Amino acid sequence: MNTIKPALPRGTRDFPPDVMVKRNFILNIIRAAFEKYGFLPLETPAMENLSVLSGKYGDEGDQLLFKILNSGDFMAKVDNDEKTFLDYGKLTPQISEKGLRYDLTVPFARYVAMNQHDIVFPFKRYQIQPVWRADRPQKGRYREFFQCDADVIGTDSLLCEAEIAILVHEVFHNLGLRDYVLKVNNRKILEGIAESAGDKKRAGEFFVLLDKLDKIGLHHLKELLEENRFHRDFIARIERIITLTGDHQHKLDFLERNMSGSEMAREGVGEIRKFFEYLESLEDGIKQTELDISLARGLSYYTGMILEVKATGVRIGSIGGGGRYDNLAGVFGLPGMSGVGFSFGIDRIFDVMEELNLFSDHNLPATKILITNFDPETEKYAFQILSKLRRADIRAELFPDPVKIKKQLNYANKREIPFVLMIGSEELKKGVCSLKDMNRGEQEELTIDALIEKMNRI
RNA sequence: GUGGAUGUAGUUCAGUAGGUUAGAACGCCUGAUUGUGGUUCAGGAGGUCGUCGGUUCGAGUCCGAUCUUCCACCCCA
Repeated sequence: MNTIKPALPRGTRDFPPDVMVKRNFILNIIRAAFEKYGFLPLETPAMENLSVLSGKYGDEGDQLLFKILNSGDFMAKVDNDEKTFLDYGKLTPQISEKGLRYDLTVPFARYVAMNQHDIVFPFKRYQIQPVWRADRPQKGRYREFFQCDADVIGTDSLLCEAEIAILVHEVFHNLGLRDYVLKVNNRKILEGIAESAGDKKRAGEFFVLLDKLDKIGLHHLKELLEENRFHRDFIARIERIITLTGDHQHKLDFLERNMSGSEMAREGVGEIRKFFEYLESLEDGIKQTELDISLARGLSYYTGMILEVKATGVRIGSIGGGGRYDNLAGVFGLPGMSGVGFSFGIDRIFDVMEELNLFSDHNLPATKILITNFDPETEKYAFQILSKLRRADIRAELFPDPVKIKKQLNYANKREIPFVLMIGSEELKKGVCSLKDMNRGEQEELTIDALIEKMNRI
């Protein structure tokens, strides 16, 4: 038989024990925060019908969907004509009807639409599951990664946005990750700007370009806008707005004075005002939260407030983001259901924390005591002691094979097990056990009860 | 999807202008120590040089394709 070279599909990873300990640390903090804020757990299948996924993420998104080949004789029903075989677009729907989920929000919308009569609204759910994108991997960019989503659907109250902002701060505080900024903006302002410039239809295109400001700088952004045939007046207007400095009050005042012509923009300004009012009503509420009028976010379904967390001082994309979408479940036959949500990117949070060395003391779950295995005669006695230790809630294990003691002690060393219990024929005869302290190198003879008492004391 | 870089023992890396049996460190295994580890000493195992093909008397080294990882673009968590 040929051996197969073990390998992973591109962009996917194993998570070894030491990594899992750290990932679980992050996950537990996020999950605890979600539950504290009243979100309920939900899971959906890894795969969805392509009809659910397609067309929700733009043309780019459709390309990045992993499609699942129909099972069985997938060629049986394919049109028997050459055009079908040569055209990817024609062939694909005939051989694939399912795909791996691309995010958690669309499956959530599907779930809400399907179960609308049983759900109590407003519905707050959290969901922590992997998603898949057929992207080209880089650092901080994987083809399989986890999203940790929390969404509220069935209310348009800005309290939800404010709560999300507070939740975000709580999570990063608990993680010990301080170098970040929560940027917020409102799509209505951006649309108002586009509208007032007479380019309302091109708003989406404008968002995508504007989102690059961070990366390419103002100068290149202006060039790009020009190349894309946006009016010179429009560009000048944009420049004035996105180069505004000062706090959110200052920026909002400016917008209000200059955007009064646009009902849309005024609404957006009002929403941001209210959002900040909520935060300001709390002590320390607006720390690390800033209004960034150039924040656009790519996803096409956002309609109101948008939020994004950027790690500062580490070269990596955003580590979380979200926003309000007015009509997400509409395509599934449930119109007028407004929702707002946020997603933590745990894989990137992990990378950032690793890079900033914030995982100093996260040890593997440690066994406290290892019982050596001398020979088949003492094995049963050892097995009974093992059971007693565990009944006393002491983390213990018995070495499964009667190999050399040197080897067993070595195992304890490598696993960083602090105590080893020697149980050989002498101990068996006396009905005791010898406890070795691996750090001090000392050894003492104890009764089982004395051992349990000692272990519980340590 | 487009362009660029990369790939040698388990790991990190050497490998000189194509030229015998591809090296080091760490790790691993065995022994010194047949019921006592972490140190030390002695010995040992482990490589189809990412994969496939080509040039050559001869390829780890040159060429092509392909895959992985990384970087830029696109997009995004």
